[in-house]
Amino acid sequence: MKAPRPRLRDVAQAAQTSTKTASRVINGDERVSASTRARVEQAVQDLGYRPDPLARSLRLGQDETIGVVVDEVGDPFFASVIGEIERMALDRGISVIIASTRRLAERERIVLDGLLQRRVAGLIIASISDNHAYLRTSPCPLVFIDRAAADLAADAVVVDDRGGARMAVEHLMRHGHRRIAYIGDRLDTATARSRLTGYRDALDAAGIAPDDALIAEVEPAKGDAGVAAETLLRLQDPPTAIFSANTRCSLGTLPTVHRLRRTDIGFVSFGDFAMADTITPAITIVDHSPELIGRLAAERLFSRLAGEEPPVETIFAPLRVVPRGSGELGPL
Amino acid sequence: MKAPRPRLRDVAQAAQTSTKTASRVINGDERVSASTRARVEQAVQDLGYRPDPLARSLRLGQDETIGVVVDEVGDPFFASVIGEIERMALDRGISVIIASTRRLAERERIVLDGLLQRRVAGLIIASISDNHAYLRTSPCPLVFIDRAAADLAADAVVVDDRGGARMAVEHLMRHGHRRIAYIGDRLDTATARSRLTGYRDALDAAGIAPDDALIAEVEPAKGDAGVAAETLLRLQDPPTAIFSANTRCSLGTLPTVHRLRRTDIGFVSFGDFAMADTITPAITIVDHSPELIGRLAAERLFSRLAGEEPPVETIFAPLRVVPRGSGELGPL
DNA sequence: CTGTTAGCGCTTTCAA
DNA sequence: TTGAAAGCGCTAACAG
Repeated sequence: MKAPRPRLRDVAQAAQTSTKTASRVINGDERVSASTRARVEQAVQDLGYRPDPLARSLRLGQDETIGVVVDEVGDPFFASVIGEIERMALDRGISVIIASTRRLAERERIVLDGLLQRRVAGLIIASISDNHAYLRTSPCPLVFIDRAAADLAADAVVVDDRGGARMAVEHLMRHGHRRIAYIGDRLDTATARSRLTGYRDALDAAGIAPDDALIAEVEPAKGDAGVAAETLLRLQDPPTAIFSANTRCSLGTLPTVHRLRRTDIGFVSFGDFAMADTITPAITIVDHSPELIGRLAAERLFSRLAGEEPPVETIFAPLRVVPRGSGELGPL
Repeated sequence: MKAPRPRLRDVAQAAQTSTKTASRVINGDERVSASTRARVEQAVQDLGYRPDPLARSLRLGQDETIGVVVDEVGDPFFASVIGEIERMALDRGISVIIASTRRLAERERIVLDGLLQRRVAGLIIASISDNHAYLRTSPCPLVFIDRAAADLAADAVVVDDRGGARMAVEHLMRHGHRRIAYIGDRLDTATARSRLTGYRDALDAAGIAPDDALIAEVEPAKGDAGVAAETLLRLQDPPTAIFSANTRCSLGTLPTVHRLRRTDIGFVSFGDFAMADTITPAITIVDHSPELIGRLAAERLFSRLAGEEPPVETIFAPLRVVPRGSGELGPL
């Protein structure tokens, strides 16, 4: 009793025309007479015809799907980025396949390979790897986010990591801090390296000698950030302020800061997070706007998918310090 | 100069056999002679052949992809659920397409339709709609999460919303509260209704007459929760405690509670969130474990995809109160 | 403006 | 055990 889904052929038959003409109508080809068009449209209605995206993709050699590859879907920053991309994609009837690298270059490779194999129409990538040779001949447009690809001429939407970190640290210095700790990711990404460089820039400019004891490179996924914070705060000559180079580090560090009742310390986070404005003191951040990054990346990708060919570009999303309290505390 | 990707035919040719035999080898069919198999495998190696998933799906009438439909990807609860599902899927070489309903039944319909059209192998759905008639003849297995489908015999992974809400409110009562406010979603989902019912259950059992002035049904996406909290706290006869029926409501309510300096109030949140343990007082929650829900849902779906046919079941993920401070404050 | 034919890359009869 | 041919549903050529 169950009717099989109608095929284009059925529509054509019902409309007394050929499949190709029916196809034309469905794809909005102008060169069809009004009457034929009407008949086909009627048939589509009557039969409840819906084109099969799989067949279409196979024929076209390309899927109406984009891939988004990030560190981890559960990461609040990437969750927001993805949310925005998905929102924009859905409005265009494009599906989004997501995949996480878990910050493993090897896994990134596998995931991208699979996506390419599927012939996704485009890819938005927060790459953890520094070797993109296999993407050089990518059959689809690529937009990198958060981290530009150093070895590939591809669009990217990033922030000025170095400048932002410097802003953060200078903000703390402006409030009297001179002994400022750095907690950030291991230096296996350019992003992490740039932020550390920005930190050093700020110290340099102020004529402060950097102290390696104040620099913690951690694996935030493992909860190392909290441990690092405790170590820092228990130093003989502890910092009066902490600059946390990303959201995950902030999320790891703050529970420790609070547990040790050291909320008197200066604190600036590169990247916002839920409740940052509600905890006491509220956390001063360098605003990162994941939604904006998602939107810029998606716009760029869609414009390429639409056939536009703007020059390859690295777009810098704006960055600003949002003072909320923790960054304005003076030393002692 | 660019070599087109090798097709099955090329492999067959190189192995001096037919496409069908090559196909058999690739799909692990036993009925191939060892020597032929070896030749084919060699050819696959040499050519770097990778089967085209699109063509495969078209032929098989099914895609090695599952769809996950949630309210909003950026919602921390769903972000974690998705993260876990994606993790499990990737281990099996299955892709995950995600889509948000933004809590719009109409949009849910469109999104599911698109996914079905794509012939996804299975679907995990946090449904906002209460009409699933069009899914009754779904060609693929369905697992509902967070909210079971009342009008459909399908697997579901949920929590005991009613019991959990009751637990939360009773926890507050155990600490002396009798005037307890409820802030939750509009009652357009069974989940919201059950949680409100659980709230009423607890009051009933304690012989407390419910006061409608203490019940706020809000649209958390719109920031209504904060407004509702302010209204509640400014009542003539204000509540001494608030039960927030979900994470989004908590995230909306707490900034207001803090802004009004009413952190003396009792507070329990249905659902955990970042920093809940760090703000002062730390927030007592009913733990919800999104990862577990994601895992259970994915396991169930994959077992059906593997051809197992366990009886349709609604699985209840465990729930427990995690006391952290805010729920243990007494009145006044 | 329209239709026929071929074929995307794969798997599946069914016969050898 | 193997292979030829058909076809999943669609669209691009190209002729009419």
